[in-house]
Amino acid sequence: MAATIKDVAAAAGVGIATVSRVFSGAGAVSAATRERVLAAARDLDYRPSAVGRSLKTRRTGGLGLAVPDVTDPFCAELVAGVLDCARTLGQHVLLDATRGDPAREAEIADRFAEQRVDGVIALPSGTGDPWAGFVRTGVPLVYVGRPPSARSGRRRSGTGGAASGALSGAASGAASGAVPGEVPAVLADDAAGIRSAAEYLVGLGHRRIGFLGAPAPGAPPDAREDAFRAALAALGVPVEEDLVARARPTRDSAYAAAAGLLQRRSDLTAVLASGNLSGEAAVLVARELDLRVPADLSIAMVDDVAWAELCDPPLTAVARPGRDIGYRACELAARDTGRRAPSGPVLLPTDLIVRGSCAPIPSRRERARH
Amino acid sequence: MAATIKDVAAAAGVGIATVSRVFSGAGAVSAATRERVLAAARDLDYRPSAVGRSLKTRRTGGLGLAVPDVTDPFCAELVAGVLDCARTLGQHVLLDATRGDPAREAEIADRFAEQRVDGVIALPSGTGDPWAGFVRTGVPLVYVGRPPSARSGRRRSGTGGAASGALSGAASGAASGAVPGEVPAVLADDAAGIRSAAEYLVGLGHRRIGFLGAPAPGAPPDAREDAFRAALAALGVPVEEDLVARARPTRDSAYAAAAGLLQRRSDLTAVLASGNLSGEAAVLVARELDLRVPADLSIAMVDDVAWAELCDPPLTAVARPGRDIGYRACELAARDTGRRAPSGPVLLPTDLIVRGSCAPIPSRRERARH
DNA sequence: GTGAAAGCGCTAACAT
DNA sequence: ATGTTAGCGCTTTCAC
Repeated sequence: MAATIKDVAAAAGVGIATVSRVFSGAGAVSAATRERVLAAARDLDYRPSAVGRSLKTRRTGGLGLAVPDVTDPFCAELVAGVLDCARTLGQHVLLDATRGDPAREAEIADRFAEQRVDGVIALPSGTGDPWAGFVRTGVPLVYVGRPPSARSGRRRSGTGGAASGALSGAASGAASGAVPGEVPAVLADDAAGIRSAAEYLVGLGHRRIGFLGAPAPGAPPDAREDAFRAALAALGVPVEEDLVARARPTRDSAYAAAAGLLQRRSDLTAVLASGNLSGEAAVLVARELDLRVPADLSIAMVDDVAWAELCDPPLTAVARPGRDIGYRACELAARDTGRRAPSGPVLLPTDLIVRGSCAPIPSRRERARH
Repeated sequence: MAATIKDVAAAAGVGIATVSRVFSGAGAVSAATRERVLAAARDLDYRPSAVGRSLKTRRTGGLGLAVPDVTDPFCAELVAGVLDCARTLGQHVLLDATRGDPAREAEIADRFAEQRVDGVIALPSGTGDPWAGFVRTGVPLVYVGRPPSARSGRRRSGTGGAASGALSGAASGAASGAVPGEVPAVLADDAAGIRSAAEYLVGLGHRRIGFLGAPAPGAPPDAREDAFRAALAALGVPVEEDLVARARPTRDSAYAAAAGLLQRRSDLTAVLASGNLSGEAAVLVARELDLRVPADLSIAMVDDVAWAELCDPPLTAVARPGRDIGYRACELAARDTGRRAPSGPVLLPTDLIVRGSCAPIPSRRERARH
């Protein structure tokens, strides 16, 4: 259907090599011939086929990008950042959503591998590491958003599986798990972000501060939770165990966790939500419980999403530079295969945006609950 | 670097065709050989190259998706829908952001064409139509989110341009602009959505209702604005010209438009925002102007984003099924090249979500403005 | 400056 | 059931 280089060559009365030269810019072509080729191409509506070229050059010009959920504001910003950068680099991007599901993550990784993307950017779900395979292949891999989980589950998925997908996790026997340290990562400095929020809250006089976390219940406490405990400890504020609530990354789960926390600890004077879903939940639950913000309860959250400012009162939030993270990660993922990546993870600063949702420790008068 | 089909064939002591059969599922292979092949493949960490296969089969398994801004909640939902569907279809998706810029749109279309995507889904910016080229090529094209603009700008971009990009808009001379009607589209029934909101507002007694539109100032009124006028007219409510404000799709522009409208028409009792950016602006400006919602001003908006519920009061909104739109569009874009698409655009229903931001027409007592 | 030819990794006849 | 062969559209020596 579509015209090929041969058609153009024939139409222009030249060899295919000449047509190639005209379009790839390489080599020298006389102005006259170039014009004839261009004209012929125009007539035929010719566009060089990337797949033909890729086969020869071994570069597809594509970058693989996998995030848990494109609908999440942080992820969306990140994607936008990658897109921005990719554009300047002349790369395109294959996007997919992992939903935080390791199985899906593995499928996506496989797909990216098959498609021979030039680089991969992944926001890993934290269980196992379907992405590590790329470092063996020499495909630049960059983690974003969160550090590659230190304690990777190292599950071998169905060694005796069916024909399709039989290769997932293949060859992971001997040369398995690449040293985590050698995979570059671009992250927000979450610990610092959490710390700034904690310090702010403690500075307002709060002592009983709840934490709404994101990882699956039962999972090892994630980095944010650790950071929260560390920050409070450093400030001399004891962290009681039931002050932290964990939820899966869904609205329902976040709501349940928030409701649970706020009800079992009615003495809380503040909560720190570790993500926008938790933040939403906190606001909603507080409203449901007739807690006035910030008079009865101060709320701060990680992720400065658009609605933070629209809330009443506007929500104090820790802004993570999602766009920058995506942009920087893309630069690394698109780097020449030879070049070495930065040794440690790139930590981008967060920013505490103080709005109206936190107040000095409240008088404990009437806290109507239910 | 990566193992090829030949390596595997050699390692397994079989012909390359056999390896191909094992991996493509086609043809019959004895269990014994299959195992040997699989084992060899595993050892070599072999993954069939999509680029080799695509060259032969003339299908890349990729779909092109272009939206103005992945960061916009509606677009994000749409993207998520496409991703969902593509996954079930075994396709991957190339995503890019147009920013509503026709030039960028054209570049993206070119890229998709070069990459030989199997189908294209585009949320067109409305000026010109860089996408029409695909119908000539026989690549399934589907518009989403808004109807392809009837009055296409038909600009020919730099006919005598440099070598690179010289073919943008090429061959558009004779067989140009495909009949718009033959390009399938999946859209929200915006007109009905606007109408439902307008009827709701009028039903509450409102007569002076402002409209916050999205298209560039000076551009022909877009479908939503038309729908707004039509809806009010049908209800016997006159639409004064300066009741509608137009803005570019940016926060600043939306804010300026909202501020302008609310200030010049302090007699407004309600506003209908045509998108989430306008809605944000309306809320912010109302707050700035010390207008109580809904006592002094009722607000309704198109797009039921997450924050609508978090607002105080929660915002009444017209929900558009972004996810479904994406899903349906993907089905159409991935259809076999032969099959005919639906004749008319697919119109998906909207849903008026009544919350607390609209009230019966207010007493006109004290409306403190600046 | 330009053309001929070899091959990139794969699939699909066609043989066997 | 399996191997051989001919391309798919392109880039790239290597001649001329």
